[in-house]
Amino acid sequence: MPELAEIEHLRQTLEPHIVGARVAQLRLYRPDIVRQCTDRSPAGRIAPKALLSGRRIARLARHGKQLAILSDEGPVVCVHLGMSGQLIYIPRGARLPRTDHVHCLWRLEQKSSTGRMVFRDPRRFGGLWAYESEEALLSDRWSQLGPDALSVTTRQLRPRLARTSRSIKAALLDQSLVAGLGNIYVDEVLFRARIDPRCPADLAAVQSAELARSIRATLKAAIAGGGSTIRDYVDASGRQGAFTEQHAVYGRGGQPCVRCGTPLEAIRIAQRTTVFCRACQGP
DNA sequence: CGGTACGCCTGAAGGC
DNA sequence: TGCCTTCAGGCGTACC
Repeated sequence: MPELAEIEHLRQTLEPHIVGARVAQLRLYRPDIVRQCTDRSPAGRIAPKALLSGRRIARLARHGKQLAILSDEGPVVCVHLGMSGQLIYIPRGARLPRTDHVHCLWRLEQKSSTGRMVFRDPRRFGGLWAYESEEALLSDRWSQLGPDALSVTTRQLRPRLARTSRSIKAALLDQSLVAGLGNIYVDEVLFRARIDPRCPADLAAVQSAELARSIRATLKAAIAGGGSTIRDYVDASGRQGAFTEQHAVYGRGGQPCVRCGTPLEAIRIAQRTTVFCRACQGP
């Protein structure tokens, strides 16, 4: 369940290891983990086998929950971790803790060292996408995403929420409205903003301002805490996130509210377990 | 066309 | 102990 906070923390921990490295060898153990691009025209696509083979890695970019590995020469690999995906850097001589469900491996050469980067994903809800350029990615997959949640403003958020008849919980999970929130952080954000997850997404001005602030603040704190590990998430070095312990509501159904002590309610909204405080997040 | 339901997939956890 | 069922959920797709 890596969401924006986990991907951003991954980006920050992975970048120093791989930027400047050349992809000396690529092993694609499971070719079907390379997914079809939405744009079916051949122009923006490259062969799956060319996943940065021979390229020098220039930088890492992120939008919402998606990560992009960009090369100096232009080609780009977009990575989505889905539910259980991991992108791990293994320095020379080090061992990968688990080698099952490794779908892709990049052998990386630096001036002074070599290493490997692997994509593991037991559940295979994640995937890789190959593009010939950053522009091709931006006009294809990333064009379908709303503004990035880490910097989303009230001005961006309110009109988008006003266009739907769904609950606020369901709307915030929709990546085309705002990109980066999943089930964990939607619940955390709504608790912080004192908004009932069942209420219509068409919020009043004051509430949408508080919501935008809560989204940015919650994600910033989670990134600083190294993200949340529920089961599978680890950063580039294989370390688990420490923010899980700071969750106010997610995974705490039946337990007392940290603010008022009322037992937290666990219900289902839009097919997702939703935990909230009936007292604090009242109408 | 907006909204909802379901399937994909594995592993952990709980019941008997 | 071991087998079976249930649950977790991001997202694409089928369908109303």
